Amino acid sequence: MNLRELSESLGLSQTTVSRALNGYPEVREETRTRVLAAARAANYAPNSRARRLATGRAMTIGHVVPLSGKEEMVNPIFADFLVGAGEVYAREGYDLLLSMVPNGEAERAYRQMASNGSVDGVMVQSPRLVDGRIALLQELDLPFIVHGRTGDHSNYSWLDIANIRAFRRATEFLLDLGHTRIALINGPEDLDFALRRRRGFEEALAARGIAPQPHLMQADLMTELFGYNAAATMLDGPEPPTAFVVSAIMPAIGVRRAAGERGMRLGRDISVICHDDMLSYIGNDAASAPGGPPFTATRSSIREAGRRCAEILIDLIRNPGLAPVQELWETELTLGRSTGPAPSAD
Amino acid sequence: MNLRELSESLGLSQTTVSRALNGYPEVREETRTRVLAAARAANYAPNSRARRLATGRAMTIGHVVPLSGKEEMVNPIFADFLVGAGEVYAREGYDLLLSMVPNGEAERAYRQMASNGSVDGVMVQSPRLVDGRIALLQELDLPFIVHGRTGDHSNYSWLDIANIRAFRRATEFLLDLGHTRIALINGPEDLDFALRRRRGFEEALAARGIAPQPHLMQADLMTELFGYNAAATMLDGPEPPTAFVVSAIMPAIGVRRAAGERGMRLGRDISVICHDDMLSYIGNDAASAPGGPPFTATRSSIREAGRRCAEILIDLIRNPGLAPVQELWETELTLGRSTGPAPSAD
DNA sequence: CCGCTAACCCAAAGCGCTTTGGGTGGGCGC
DNA sequence: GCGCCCACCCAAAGCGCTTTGGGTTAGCGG
Repeated sequence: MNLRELSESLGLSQTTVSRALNGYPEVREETRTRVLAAARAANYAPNSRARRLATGRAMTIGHVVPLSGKEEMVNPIFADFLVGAGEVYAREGYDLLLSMVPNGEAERAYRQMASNGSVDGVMVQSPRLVDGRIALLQELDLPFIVHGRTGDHSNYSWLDIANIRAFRRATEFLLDLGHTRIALINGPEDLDFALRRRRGFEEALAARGIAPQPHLMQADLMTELFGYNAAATMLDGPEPPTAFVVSAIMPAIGVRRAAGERGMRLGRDISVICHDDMLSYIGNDAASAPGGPPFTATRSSIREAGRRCAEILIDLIRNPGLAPVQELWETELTLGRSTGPAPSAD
Repeated sequence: MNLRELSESLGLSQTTVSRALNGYPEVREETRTRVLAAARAANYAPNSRARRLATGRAMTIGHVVPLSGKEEMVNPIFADFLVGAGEVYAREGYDLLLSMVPNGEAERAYRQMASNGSVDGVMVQSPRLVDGRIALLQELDLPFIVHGRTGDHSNYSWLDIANIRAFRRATEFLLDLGHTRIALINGPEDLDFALRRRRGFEEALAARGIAPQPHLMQADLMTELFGYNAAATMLDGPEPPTAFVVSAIMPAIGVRRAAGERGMRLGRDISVICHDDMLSYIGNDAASAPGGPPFTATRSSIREAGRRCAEILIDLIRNPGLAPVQELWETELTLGRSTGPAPSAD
C-alpha cells in the first residue's frame, strides 16, 4: 500500500491525503478523519525512504562508536549513553544510526555520513586531546554535539562534567580522611576527560604539599582487569597506597578484587573512591543498595547526559542558526562504604 | 555535488556515471577511471536516500532494544552483541538502525519498520517464553533472526547457546567438588534462556538425587546489585549454600562482594561458577588475567554471536528463499579461581 | 562495400513522497 | 445580484538516484 493507492481508494488526490496525514490545515476535518481511518485500516505508513528524499531530511542521527585499540574494547558506558539518547530520538521521531568503526576510520565515517546525507547530525563521544573530528565536522557543516570537550571548546556545542573539580574533590575527601599515599587509576590519558581528572587529582595533592608519585598512577582502558592489575601491582609494591581514586566503577571493582584477595576490606583497610556513571546494571546508589552504596563516588548519570545531548543536538538540527550550546555539569559526591580513615601510622 | 552535476562536469550521462561508479561492465575502463577520479576529487558520494528509494532496498538492519521494566535497565551484554553485529554490517555495507522502545511497544516498532520500509531485516534479542514478535515478523514477511529461541523454534532462524547443557555441566562440576547446597542466581525466568538454564541446573541436581531448594533459587534482572542481594540473603539465612551457579558475570561480581563482606574468599570458602559472555571490559579470560580467570565459567562470546547473527541475517536478506538457519553453540567450561572443593562437613 | 555485432553511451521512466501553484465553488458583504 | 475571499482540493514538478530500452559507432567478415 502506497500513497497513490490509498488516495485512489479514497477518491482523493495524493496531495490531499498527504496533507491530511501530516496535519496540514488545508483539509477539512471530516476529510482528515476519513483519511486517517483509511490509513489505519490499510495499515499504511509513508515510505520513509521516499519521504526522506522528498523532504531532504534524513530524520536520523549518527553515532560513530570508535572501537578503541586492537582489542576493540567496547566501553560499557556507551550502552547507557545510547539508551538515554535513544529515548529522546524516539520521542522526537528521529532514528539512530549506529556506526562501529575502528579507531582510525572515524573521520571517513563522518565524511561519508555528510556527503551521502544519511544523517542530519552526529553525536561525538570520547574526544581525544587532539581530535580532528571537531574541525572536520565544522568544515562539513554537519550539526554535532560533543559529549566531553577538547582543545579550544568555545566554538562548538558540548556537554561535559566538571572533571577537574570532581577529582579534586574526591582526592580532598581522601586527604581529609588522613590518607597521604593515594593512587590514581585513570582512563586512557590521550582522552581529554582523563587528563582533566588527573589534573584535579594532582591539584588536590599539591594543595597539601604532596608530590604525585609516578608509581601510584596508572592509566589505561577502564576495564575490571586493568583496575585489578594496577591495584595488585601497587599493593604488592613498596610504599603501597592506602587509598585509590578510580576513574570508573569497572576498574574500581577490579581494585576491590585485588584488595579482597589480599585480605583487605574496602572502607576498613583500604579506601576507594571512584567516578560513577550510574550504570543501570551496577546500581551503586543509595536507594537500591541496602546499607548505602558500596562505593563512595562522584556521580553523574551517563544516561541523563545521553538524553540531554540528544535534546541539544536535535535543537541544533532544527535551528541551524543557533549559537553553540555548552553545559558543564557538576558531579555529586555520594558517601559509600568504600572509604574510611587512613590506617594509623605504622 | 550530485550525480547530475558530476555527469555534466564530465560530459557524460548520468547513466554512464552511475554505471561507472557501481561497477557495471558497460563502461570502458578508461571512462571508469576518469569517473572515479572525478568523483573522488569532488568528494562525491551518492545520496543514500535517493539510492534507497530507487533500489527499493534500505540497506539497513533494525535492532529493537526493549528497555526492560520500569527501571529501564539496559543489559550490558547488548553493547558487545551490537559491536559484533556492527562489525559485520559495516563490512557488508549495511547500516544499523537502533530503536530503543519500552518493553510493550516492541511490536509497534517492528510493525512500523515493516510498513515504512526503513529496514531490510531485523535482529530479535532476548526472546521471552511467550513472544509475539516471531509470529508478527513472519506475518510481516520481514527477514529476521533470533538470538536465542523460544516456543516452536523449527520454522525460523536462530542462534543460541546450549543453555541446558551448559548449566547442567556447571552444576555437575560443583557437585563433583562435593557441594550439595548449591544456589542458582538466574536471569528473569520469563526469558527463554533463563528457564533453560534453570532446567539444566535442576536436572544436574536431580541426577544426584538432590531436590532443588526454593530458598536457594532467585531470578531477576542480572545486575550486580541483584547478585549481591540474593547472595547476601542466602548466606545469612539458614542452611546457606556453599556454592553458586550464576547466570552472568555481573551478578557473580555481586555474589563476590557479598561473600567478601562476610570474610569469605571465592574458591576457598565459597564457590561460584557463572556464565561468561566474554564482555570486553571484564576480561575474565585466561590470556589476559594473571593466575587464570577469576571466575570459573561457562563461556561463549556474545560478540561472536552478534557477528554470526549478522552474517546469517544478511544471508537471509540477500536470498529470500533460504531455509531457516539454526545454530546451537556449545559453551566452553573454563577453570577459574572461584571454585574449590566443598568445605568438609561441619 | 555492406551488414552485423560488440562496445559504449544516452534519454527517459520510474521509486513514493512532499510541496508549489493554482483551480473551483460556496458564502458573505454591499 | 455581483464580486471577493475562504475553504478545500488537485495536477504536476521535483527530490537524486537506478535501470530499462534503445541508439551510435567502430570493427570485422564476407
